[in-house]
Amino acid sequence: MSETVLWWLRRDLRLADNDALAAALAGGRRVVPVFVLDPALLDGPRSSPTRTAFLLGGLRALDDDLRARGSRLVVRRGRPAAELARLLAETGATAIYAEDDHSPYAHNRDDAVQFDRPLRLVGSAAVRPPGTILKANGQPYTVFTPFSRAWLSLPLPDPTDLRPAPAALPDPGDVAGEPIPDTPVLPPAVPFPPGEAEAQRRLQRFVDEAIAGYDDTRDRLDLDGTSRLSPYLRFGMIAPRAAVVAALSARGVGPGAARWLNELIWRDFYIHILEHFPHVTRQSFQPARRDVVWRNDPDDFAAWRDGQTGYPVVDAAMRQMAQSGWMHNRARMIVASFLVKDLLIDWRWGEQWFMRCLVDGDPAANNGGWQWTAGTGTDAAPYFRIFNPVTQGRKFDPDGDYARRWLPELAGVSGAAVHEPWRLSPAERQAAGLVLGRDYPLPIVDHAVARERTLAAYGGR
DNA sequence: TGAAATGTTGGGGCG
DNA sequence: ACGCCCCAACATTTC
Repeated sequence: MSETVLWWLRRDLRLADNDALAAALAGGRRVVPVFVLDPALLDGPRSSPTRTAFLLGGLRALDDDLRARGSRLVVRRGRPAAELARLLAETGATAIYAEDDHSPYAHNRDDAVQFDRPLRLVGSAAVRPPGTILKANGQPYTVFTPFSRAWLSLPLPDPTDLRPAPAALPDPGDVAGEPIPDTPVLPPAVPFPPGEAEAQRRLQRFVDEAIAGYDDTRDRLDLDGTSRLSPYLRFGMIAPRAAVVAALSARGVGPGAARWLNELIWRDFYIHILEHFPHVTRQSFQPARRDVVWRNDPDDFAAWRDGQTGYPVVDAAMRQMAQSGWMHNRARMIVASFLVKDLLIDWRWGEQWFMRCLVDGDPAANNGGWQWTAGTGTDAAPYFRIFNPVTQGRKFDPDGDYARRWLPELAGVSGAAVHEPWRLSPAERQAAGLVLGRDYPLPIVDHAVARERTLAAYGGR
C-alpha cells in the first residue's frame, strides 16, 4: 500500500488552486481529507450561527465535490490536536498537510499539533504570507500605501499560476467520521449559497458585469456594485490568488479593476498586521489611543445593535446584517463610526457583535476595519474624522432606496428625505403613515452634539 | 475611505 | 458709474 497523508482543511474549502492539497497528493499518496469541527470556534463568544451554517454548507459542497472525484470528506469534532492524533493512529498517515492560517488562535491551534509526524503548512490564506513584505530595515509596514507599493512590486501571479482542481482523487479508505451537522440552518434571507462552484461563478460574473464600474459604484449602498465574494474568501472557497489574477486580467476595462485589487491588498495588509501585532485583538494598535474614556451606555448599544438609533442609514445597515449576514462595506464604516464616535462605545463591543453576525466575519479584516474607524489602528482614520450619518446616507443612498429596503416603517417616505425623518413636516409624516417615536425612533443622539463630545473625549481639545 | 468652520471671490441688487 | 452689501460657490483650515 502506498503512503498515506492527512489533508487538514481549515479555511481553504476548495479543490482548485489549493497548494496544500497539491503537496499532499505529490507522489501519488493516499490522501485523507479532514475537517475538524472545533467547539472553541463554533461555540465561542465570537461565533455566529449564520457563519457556522455557511461553513457547514461549504463542507457539504466540498464533500460532494470530493465524492465526484472518488474521495470524501472526513469530519470529526473536538480539539484539533487530539482528533489529528487519533487520525494519525487510525490511518497510519505519515504527515499532515494544511494551508497556513495566520490568526493568533490558528497559531496556538497549530502549535499544539506536535507529533512524531510533521504538520506541513503549505500555501497561505493570504496572497502574500506574513513575513514576505517587510521594510528595508526588516520591520513590518504599518501604513497601507507603502505596503501596497511593496506588495505590487513583487512578481504578480498570472493564470498559469492557478492550479486546476484535480480530476480524480485517491480513495481515502475506511476512516470513521461523523455526518456533517444539519444545524444551524442557513436562513433563506442569507444570499450566499456555500461552495466553490458558486464562488467561481460569482467571481466570473463580477469580472464580466461589475468590475468595470466598481470604481464608481462600490460605495453605493443602493446598487449591487461589489463582488459579494467576502464569505467565499473568508473560507477559501475561492483562492485569494485567483481573485488577484482576475483583477489583474481585467485591468484593461478601467480603474475599477485596480481599485478592487487594492481591496484585496487591504485584506493581506490586515492579515500581516494581526500576525506582527497580535495585541490588536485586545487593545488599540496605537498606545496613545488606549485612554479614551468610553461611555459604553448599554441602552445605546442595544439601540445600535437592533437598528433602532433613529438614523435610517445606520438602522438599515444593522438590520441588513442581522437579516442577511452581510453588510455593505461603506455601511460598515458608517455604523462603526456611529457606534464609536457618536455613541462613544468601545470599538471592541462593535467588533464582537460583527463577528457574531457576519458570514464573512474574519478576525484580521474585522479588527483592522474597526481599529481604522476608531482611529486607534494602523494608518487609521484620524480621531476627528466623524461620519455624519445624514450626509453619508444622502451621498451613498441618494434616492433612499437602501434605507427603505431594510426599514419597512419608512416605506411611505420617498426620496432622500428618508434619511432625516425628523425633518418631515407633520403633513408629510401623516401622508407617509409615520409617527416618530412609535413606528420609528427619534434620533437617540443629536449628531452635532455627539460630535463635539467625541472631539473632547479623544483629547482633541 | 469627512465634516464643519472659516476665508475668499465674484456676480448681482441696490442706493 | 460707483460703492456697498448679500450670498452662493468654491477653497482652505481646523477639528
